[in-house]
Amino acid sequence: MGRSPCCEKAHTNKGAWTKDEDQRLIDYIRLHGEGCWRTLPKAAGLLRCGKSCRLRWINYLRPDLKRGNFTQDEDELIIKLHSLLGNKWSVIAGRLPGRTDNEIKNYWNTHIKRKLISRGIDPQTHRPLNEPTAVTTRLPYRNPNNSSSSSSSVPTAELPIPKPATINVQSSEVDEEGSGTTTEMEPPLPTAEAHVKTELNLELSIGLQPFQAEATRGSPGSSAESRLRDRRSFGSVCLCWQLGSENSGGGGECCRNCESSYGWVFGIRASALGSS
DNA sequence: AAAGGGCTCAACCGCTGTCGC
DNA sequence: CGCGACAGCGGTTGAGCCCTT
Repeated sequence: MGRSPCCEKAHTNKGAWTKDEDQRLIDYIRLHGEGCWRTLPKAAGLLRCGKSCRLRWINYLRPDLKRGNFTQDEDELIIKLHSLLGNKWSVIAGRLPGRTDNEIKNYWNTHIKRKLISRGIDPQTHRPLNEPTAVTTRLPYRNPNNSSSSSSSVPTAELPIPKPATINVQSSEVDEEGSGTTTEMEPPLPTAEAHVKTELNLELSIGLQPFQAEATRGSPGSSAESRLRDRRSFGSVCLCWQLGSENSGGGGECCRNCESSYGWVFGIRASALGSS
């Protein structure tokens, strides 16, 4: 099953990288930039598969990597993000500058899992270990275009309703990355730099909703990176965050995805717990 | 000092989604 | 529309390090 190997295995090195290989890769990327990983090994004079080069660069050689021990803040942030996103290591890594998905994944498996278990928390569900297994419940579908949810013809998802996750975010500071073209779609997840100011009760309301699957496809000038961003934000799952105070009924705005009419998205509602 | 068991983390593997032809 | 190429993701593996006996 699966795809054929991405490169000629017989003529590629495997295992640990040598200093010489590292230097060749660094030199090449400094000169030509990232991308085109398939042809890179040959062009850089490396007997490695492109995937291996990409991984080595992303996880180890990139100049902006932080490395070193995780701080207590990073620990807590990873736990919170995992409770919201699950094993979406690349998304979690995107919120921790200088950390890679692989690093976070390893750290989760070796440290945080144990830490949570010692606290009596199930690392997968983020619920108390002695709590009975999650009950499967039908979630109501909230159609923004149709206030009568019961009359919706859209099927509801059968998903376990997670206990509302509590997350600390700084409401006044927005992630710099969110200022680009994806501002509207990127959920305002907390960053490592964000200071704790507001305790939010994230009420996850997950419902199947339509979305425009072809929204960004083939848009002129879309780079591979922007396509990836598009995929994350416009893809099969839309994390539509509605942040507001409990007093105001958490009445935020729906994102464009939730208002469009093809495909399915998930919406996440969040309300503040009366910050002071 | 040596053995061996546990732990860590870099690297690999299999798979998916998207794009271009 | 189908297919192959490609980038990227998450799960798994295993070499090497560390700690305990």
